[in-house]
Amino acid sequence: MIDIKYIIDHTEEVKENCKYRLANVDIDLLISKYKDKIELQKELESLQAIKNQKSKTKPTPETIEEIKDINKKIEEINPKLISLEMEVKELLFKVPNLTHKDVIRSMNEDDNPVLQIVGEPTKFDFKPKDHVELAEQLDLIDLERGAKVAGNKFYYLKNELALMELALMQYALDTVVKHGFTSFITPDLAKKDILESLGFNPRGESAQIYNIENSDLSLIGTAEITMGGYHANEIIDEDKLPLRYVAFSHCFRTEAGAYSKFSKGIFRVHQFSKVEMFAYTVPEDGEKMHNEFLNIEKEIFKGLKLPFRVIDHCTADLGSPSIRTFDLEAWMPGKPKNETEMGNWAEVTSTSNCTDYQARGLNIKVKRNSGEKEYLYTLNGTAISSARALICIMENYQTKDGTIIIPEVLRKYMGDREIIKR
RNA sequence: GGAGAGUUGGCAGAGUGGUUGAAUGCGGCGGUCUUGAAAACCGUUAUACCGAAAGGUAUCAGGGGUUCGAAUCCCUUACUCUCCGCCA
Repeated sequence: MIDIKYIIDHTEEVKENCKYRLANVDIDLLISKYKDKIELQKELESLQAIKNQKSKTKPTPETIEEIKDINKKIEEINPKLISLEMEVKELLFKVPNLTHKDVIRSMNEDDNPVLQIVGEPTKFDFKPKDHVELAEQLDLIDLERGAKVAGNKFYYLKNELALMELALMQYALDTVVKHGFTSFITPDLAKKDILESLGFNPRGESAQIYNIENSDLSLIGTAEITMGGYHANEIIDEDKLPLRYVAFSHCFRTEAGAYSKFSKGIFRVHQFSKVEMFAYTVPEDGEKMHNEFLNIEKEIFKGLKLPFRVIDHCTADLGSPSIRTFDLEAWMPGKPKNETEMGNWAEVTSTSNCTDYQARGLNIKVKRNSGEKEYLYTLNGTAISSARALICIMENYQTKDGTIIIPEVLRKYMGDREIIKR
């Protein structure tokens, strides 16, 4: 969340920002509710002050009656205050983070600028297949039985593809750890209030999150949740920052909606594996870390020798906690570009600078060497995400005779296999 | 899953109904002493919110209750520990 005081002092700026980020929040209502809350709180506190004063020592029967009267008033005010607090919190959670100055202000999600293209779309001297067809011929994915056992959009990986998923995870983990990150395997579930503090709304209308019945737990959609929650309610010495973490987890997303030809096979699924980078920094180092994340993501995809481009989310396409988000979009020869043409760029990684938005919710501060405390910055970025990376490899590395070459960097994790064939 | 014990300030650890936001020790910070350091001694040392300030309110794991008054009594949830059971 952002600072309510900032909203009060910069109301117009915040409203403008909400508009470009397509966030539908009534800022005026938020401010007036907040002011009501403060007034009520003052009223309550002054009653409590009187009460505390009167009951400091053994009271006379008359004072006991007076205190009982005060208690009645307190009991009238209290529920009102609680409901106001909840309304304020609810509205505040809806206010997106501010926006980085270099981000394109646009209300159209398709206005994401392309910053860089690395490599070029793979060319074939035959008609390339999509990953669904390749998987079928090579017996690598079982979608039907995934659906039978767990439902639509679940899948079994088989044979070399099962090995390749783990190889990708290890490759990404190894690469990131070389940059001095601490490695983690995190819980795949997290408590509701952790999700909320990070800007995810587990029970909201557009929630992409599985909730566990009869508990306050949800399946995580990303290890960003567990790594952000890791230091919740902590104060971290300035000297210990930045903290660079890299975490393996499974990710679960409800992904409501039907398949289309644009999201075939395992492109959009309910469960996948991911290696995620997460950092805590002092505010002045946030942007530097964001670039570091982006560079590592590029390094990983360059290592896999996959063509990709870098895009910069415009305001309309920015997630609520982020001030700026870069995506890597890799080339997928089997992904339709439009009704007739094949081959398209598709999102494979995403890295965001969330400034103090998540830290405020999670109550994580940095203690400066001067003794001052302030909210620190959090950043996250995908190192590798299983399903999409697998699609990319299958489709880009396919050969004329229907086999798939295994990327060199993965071979050592796959028993030195070089090719997938039947 | 069963039985029991616990959760207090940065840490350790007192405190079982009334100036206790909380003794004491350690640690931290400032000072005295010293050429410097150590030791010793003196002082200081939680957080959030409201307020211009004085000050006020809340917080002794979370929530609820009893009471004029709760760190202290009751209920409940979470977590930790011990023993038993089960298990990869």
